[in-house]
Amino acid sequence: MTESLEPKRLTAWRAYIEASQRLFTQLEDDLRADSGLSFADYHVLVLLSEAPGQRLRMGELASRLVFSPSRLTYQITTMQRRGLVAREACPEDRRGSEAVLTAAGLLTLREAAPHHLASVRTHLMDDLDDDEVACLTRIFDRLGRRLRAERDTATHPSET
Amino acid sequence: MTESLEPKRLTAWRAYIEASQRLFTQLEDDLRADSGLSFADYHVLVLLSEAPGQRLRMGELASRLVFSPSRLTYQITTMQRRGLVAREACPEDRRGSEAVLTAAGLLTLREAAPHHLASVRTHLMDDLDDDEVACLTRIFDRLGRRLRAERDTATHPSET
DNA sequence: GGCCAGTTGTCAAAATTTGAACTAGTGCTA
DNA sequence: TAGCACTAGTTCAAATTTTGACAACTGGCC
Repeated sequence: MTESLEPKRLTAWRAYIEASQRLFTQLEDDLRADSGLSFADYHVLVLLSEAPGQRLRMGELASRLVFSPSRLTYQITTMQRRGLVAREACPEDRRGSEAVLTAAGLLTLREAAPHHLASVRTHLMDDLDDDEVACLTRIFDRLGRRLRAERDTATHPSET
Repeated sequence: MTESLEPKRLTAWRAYIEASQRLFTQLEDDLRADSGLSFADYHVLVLLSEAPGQRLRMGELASRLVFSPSRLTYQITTMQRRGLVAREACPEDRRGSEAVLTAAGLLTLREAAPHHLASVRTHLMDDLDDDEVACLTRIFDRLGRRLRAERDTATHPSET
């Protein structure tokens, strides 16, 4: 089963995927337990809190989260029901709508973040030395950039 | 929102989580497209193919996949429906059952693996130099080991 | 030899995700 | 400025996935 990936890289791949999967489940469990938020909920709150006017177009959110349109609609609807975000009509384009962070949403994020980040520390970061942190950043920053680019050209196949 | 994670580590964390999430979606899409398998399907096939007798107890599979028991039951049921695995009663413990890899399952894995590994190469590995591969292995091997241990002590809190 | 605490796995119900319409709006072309 | 092709986002029903209560069984312990 090693036909096309040399052994060292296969080992790296397996270690990475297994540990990541464990890490993500662990972090999501922690997040759920002490804030009642899913990973997606949390991510939406972070994106909105950092956006100008604490609001984002649906499409923008969908592409950042890599969610299908209807999945995003559902996601925002549930968050709206819980009072974390509100929907507002978009002024410039009347087809569109925006998700806006509510005061309650911001508060929820402020309460959740320290726990969540502590969880990231204890499960991952505290165990890494500075070189490893640098290496992690280098690898995944580059990877993220490339994957974003690939996805964009897949959507707009022509812009060469 | 940076209270408890120093900036460099926060950056590393964000790069890692975003890129990983994109990578996993991308790989899963590829896998689905050319083999009709989900990540979980593939992982089950790999685990079974490497197990003695190409069979594993449900509980063992569940803990390796970090799946809840009922989630695993569902997973195996769908794979059984597609003929990839079979269920057999466990001889030693009549509560238990085992998942066994079928010939069709093995064949499916043999066909899927090269494509999947190629996908891992193009989306991730080809872009890493040897140092980065080594670093990835070191970080995630250690992390995986630790998370496995944590989970075990969480289940058996007493073995000190 | 019968009881009990702890496991193992299943099943029905709830939550989530998908995908194909559909509504509404935009902005180009003629 | 009417027509038309395209885009934004939602809706709804069906398919998939996950959860949580439950029934079957084990292995000690009286």
